[in-house]
Amino acid sequence: MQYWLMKSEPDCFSIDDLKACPNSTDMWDGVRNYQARNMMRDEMKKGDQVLFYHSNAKPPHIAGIATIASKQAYPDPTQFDPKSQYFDDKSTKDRPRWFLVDVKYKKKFKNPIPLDQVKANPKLKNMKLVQKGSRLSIQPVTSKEWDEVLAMTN
DNA sequence: GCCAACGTTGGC
DNA sequence: GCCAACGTTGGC
Repeated sequence: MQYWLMKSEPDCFSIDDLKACPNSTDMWDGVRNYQARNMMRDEMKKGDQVLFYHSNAKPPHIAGIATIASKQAYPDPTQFDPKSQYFDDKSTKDRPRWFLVDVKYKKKFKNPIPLDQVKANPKLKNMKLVQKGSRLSIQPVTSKEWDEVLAMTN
């Protein structure tokens, strides 16, 4: 099993929004970055654990935990929808360009971890999240980093 | 709202 | 294949 961090702007889609979805599960649509796509398509497995990160929040923070709920990645339907902001006219159903996974709510931290605290923790200095210029919306997390993050919620 | 850091596009 | 121009992310 692997660990991940996935970013979302809470004004757009928060961990509470995920919880409120049917079966607390939703498609992680709208990813339009190849590195992030590749991780979803090639590496994510059902049951993988996810840190749900709220970007563009005040302050930005790790909000809770979700899990990967689809067996594997599948084509993101929004790329075929001309009305969607995520529409991609270069993508075809035969050769879809963008993939997504289903994500299921697991828990919301009683004490969310602000980005400042992640930065201040020397054990987390190698996390992609705190590295300069790291904008990827999906990032791998090591098991040590995972354990350390969870320890900070106590 | 600013802007640094990246990613993507497209002319050549 | 280079790279300038442009677009996006996301903290501050």
